[in-house]
Amino acid sequence: MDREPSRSALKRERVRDHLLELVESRAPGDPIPSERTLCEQLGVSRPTLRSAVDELVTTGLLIREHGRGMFVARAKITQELVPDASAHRLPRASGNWASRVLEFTVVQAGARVGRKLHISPAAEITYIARLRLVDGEPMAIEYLHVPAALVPGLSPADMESGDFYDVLRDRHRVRVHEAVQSIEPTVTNEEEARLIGVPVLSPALLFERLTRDDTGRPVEYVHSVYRGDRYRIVSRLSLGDAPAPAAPFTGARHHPGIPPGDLAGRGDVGALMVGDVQPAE
Amino acid sequence: MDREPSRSALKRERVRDHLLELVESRAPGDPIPSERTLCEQLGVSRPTLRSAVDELVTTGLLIREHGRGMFVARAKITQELVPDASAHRLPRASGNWASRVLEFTVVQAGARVGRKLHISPAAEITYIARLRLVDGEPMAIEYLHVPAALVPGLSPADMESGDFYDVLRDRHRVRVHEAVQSIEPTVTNEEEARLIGVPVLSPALLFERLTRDDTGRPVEYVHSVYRGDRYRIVSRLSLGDAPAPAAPFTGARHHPGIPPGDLAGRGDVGALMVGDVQPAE
DNA sequence: AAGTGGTCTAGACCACCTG
DNA sequence: AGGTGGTCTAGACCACTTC
Repeated sequence: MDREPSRSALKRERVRDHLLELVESRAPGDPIPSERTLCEQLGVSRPTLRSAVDELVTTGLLIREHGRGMFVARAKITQELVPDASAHRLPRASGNWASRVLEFTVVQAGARVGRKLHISPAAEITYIARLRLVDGEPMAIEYLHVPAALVPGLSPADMESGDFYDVLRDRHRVRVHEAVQSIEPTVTNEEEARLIGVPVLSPALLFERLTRDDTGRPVEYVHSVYRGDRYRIVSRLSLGDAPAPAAPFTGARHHPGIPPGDLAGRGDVGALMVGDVQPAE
Repeated sequence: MDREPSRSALKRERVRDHLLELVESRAPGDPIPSERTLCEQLGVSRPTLRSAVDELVTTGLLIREHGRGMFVARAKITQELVPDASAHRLPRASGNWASRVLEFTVVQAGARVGRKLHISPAAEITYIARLRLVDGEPMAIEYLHVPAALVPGLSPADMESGDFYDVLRDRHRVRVHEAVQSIEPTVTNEEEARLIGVPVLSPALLFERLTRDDTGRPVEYVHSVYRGDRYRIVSRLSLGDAPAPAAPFTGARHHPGIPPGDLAGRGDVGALMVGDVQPAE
């Protein structure tokens, strides 16, 4: 892969390559030498060594534990990919989900959210921040914005048990109908990292979703951050040469922005599924 | 959002917040003071300041230009999200795609790829690395692995023009039928950053795809990295209360790992579309 | 107490860009 | 030439963990 092997003038790269060898020669969970030991062995200062370690921690290959040491990470994410995600195993169970409400307030929508929800910036919305947990472990943070007029009497407890859309339908006579959702890669900031328990600047998925009811009225604007080391999206695409007849957004099928040979946007999507990443061991 | 305002004992956080104010009080493209100036103003050392700047650069809010200075980035990605991705504008054009082949060799499959493609690790595969460009600008790197026996006479030129699946069908009588694709967040490593022209450790999307022909035989294993500052996935979900009848993977509809209230995996996907991110200006 | 990672400093040298 | 970002050093102090 590498060209110009002599290009590694940067000490940081040299140190990183040495660390990679250390990681590969050890089993997951094994400790590696301490920072100061490695500094001496490699003849670099501690900040330089730490900078190289930072990269491997962000990539998910190394784990730091304060006062204990550094260890080879259990799950390799970007490096080896997740093994054996064969089709028949896709719809697998993956733990029990729960929610913990972090914030629950009624505030003015403001410019950005007002525009999203097609309401006045001065209109009141119910703002809810909640932590999503799987088997007690934080998986994501979700920030919901719902026009307050739609959900009178909504309580934090409503957001911790059961399905929010069921609450909308049964208690508030709002029937969700469709949603447009975007997904982008991002990295965690300090707050997100603290809440979902990963290092700062870890890879994560940023979801943004606008949900409408059966009259086309926006009822929910959600913005959520999912940790990247435990979460991924799996989709199955049908590629028959005879194109399936029109479905919503079939225009995407010949989307000019879709590169030839790349399935994204080319085939019809049978299902979009989001689930746990099985550990790589 | 922040609790415990006095918790900011870390100089890095204080500096970052100051930088955020600088960014917000300026227009995209505007310069901000130099590193040394900011050090003096804030009373911190340069490594400390640079560490804070690193975070905003990775987040996509600041841009560094060697020898020139630091500037407010044009597109805010994770911070403000992308405005106005309203439904009717989704299937929009987004430039002309092209490919540049970086590597084209026949090698042994090896353990991992052999397992993916269900062939012997000693079997030969055609390995192709290519850069995908939009309007001449690098957008992604794609690593393809195809059993060499399937594509005799395939040339690099075949991979730079037209649709690979068309080549497979017309020249090699291989008809792709379905694919399973996974998407994960990641960050760029040195090589990826250099090739697609973004800083190291920038957010990116990692695609992995296994494509099968109409006999169920694996014909293509692809692993690609898309830059996160120009690429995102948009999907439209139908949420009718009367569930649509069985589609492939409808099992995902009641996937136990899907959090209540979260659309991911709950609704049926009308289309999965991947396209350019429109600039945020 | 001793070792670990977490943070920060003051200063140095280099490469790049603009006058 | 002078300013900019890019890299690196040697050392310090703190917080945490283990013995």
